[in-house]
Amino acid sequence: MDDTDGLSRVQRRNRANIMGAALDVFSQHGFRGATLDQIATATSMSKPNLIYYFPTKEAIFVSLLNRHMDRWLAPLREMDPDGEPLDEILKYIRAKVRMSREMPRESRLFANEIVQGAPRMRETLGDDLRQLFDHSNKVIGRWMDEGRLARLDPNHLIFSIWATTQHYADFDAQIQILATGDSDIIDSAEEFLVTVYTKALTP
Amino acid sequence: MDDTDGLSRVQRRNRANIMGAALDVFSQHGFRGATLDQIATATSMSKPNLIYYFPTKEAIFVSLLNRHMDRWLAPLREMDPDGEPLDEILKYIRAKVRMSREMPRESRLFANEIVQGAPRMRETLGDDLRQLFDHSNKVIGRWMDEGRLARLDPNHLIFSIWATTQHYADFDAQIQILATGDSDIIDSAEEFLVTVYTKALTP
DNA sequence: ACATAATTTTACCAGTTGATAAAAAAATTT
DNA sequence: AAATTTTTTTATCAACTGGTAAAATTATGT
Repeated sequence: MDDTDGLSRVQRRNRANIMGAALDVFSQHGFRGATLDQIATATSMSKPNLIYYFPTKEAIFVSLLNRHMDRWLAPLREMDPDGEPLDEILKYIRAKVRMSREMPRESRLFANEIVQGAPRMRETLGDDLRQLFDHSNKVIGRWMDEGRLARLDPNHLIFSIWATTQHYADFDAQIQILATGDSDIIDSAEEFLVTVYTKALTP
Repeated sequence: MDDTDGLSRVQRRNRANIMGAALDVFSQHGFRGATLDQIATATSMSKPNLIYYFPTKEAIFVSLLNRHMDRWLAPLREMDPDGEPLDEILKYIRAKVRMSREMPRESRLFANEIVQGAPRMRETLGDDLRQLFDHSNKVIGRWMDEGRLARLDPNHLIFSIWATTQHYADFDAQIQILATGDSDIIDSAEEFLVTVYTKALTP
């Protein structure tokens, strides 16, 4: 063994390999639709070898969900209560839009799970996310109370930001069919959303 | 036999029964995650009896998708090029928000399919939806050209409306965990979205 | 070099799943 | 009511799937 987790270098490389392939497979087919055989093929490993590194198929899936939850929450965590309100929110929106470009598979993995009722991440949602959501709500509410942002329901504001930004990753199949002309859809989306939310939030 | 489709009354009742149960099952588990046994149990029918009314599991699923596509498109079809632009768009938004309340299972069925790359409805999307989308884009673009709406990218405007309205059905599991206080989340969502889009679109 | 531990492969299994065949039962027609 | 058609059930299957057992292989420490 070698360091931090009590995992050797090989172990960490193999686990990372598996999670990389599993991200591909799970994000494309969902938990039930994905098979260990697909992940095994994608990793050039045998199926039992997968199970040597993760106890079950579900363990791989949950590992991915948990890892993504941290990254997913990061931009909201970085929202500064002492910053300029509109800037902070626009910064958050830009970060989320870029997440759709840079980690679309993770976004779809997450979307797959939530659409089906989040049966494998109820706890995680209830804990980490819930807390940060409540806190962010209060920060935004305060900004509105101070007259530094137009008054809107902070809950729905956050929901709408999630919806509009993740849409470009989660519903990519639809967008690819419809918005054939746009060369960089994510860039124009960012511009669009910044404009809309600036108008909506300027007091 | 009895009428229009060359299907007897019993046939239509049974097919409707199956599709009702299948909507429940497919919207909850996705295509791959759903089983014929679940649908059979839900309909109090035997599995082979299902296959007597639909040739395959996929045929049931595709039937549901196609049926929903019509209902899904209806509100956009009703947008009147000769109406008052902002009213027409707000009317559309209200209709879509209500679809999230009134047919959340259909919305999730659809979401499940698109998130996984829409493998079973590429054609439908490319045909019906594409055409209506292009048309609506032009209508909205014209309104903006005439100075009756603020200038925004019509593509992204439509995407954002889809995203924000369907979010309440598709990500309901998340919303239920987070927005525990709100007694009628759909009502307040409608109010929020009308406010935001009014600000964004008023010239 | 040898012993030990870690990793990988091969062979396999039990449960599930979509679908079929054929017979039984119900409904409809004549 | 007999004949025919439609509907439903029973029995069954082959393919797939997540997971296990145990042997074979490779790496590591001494």
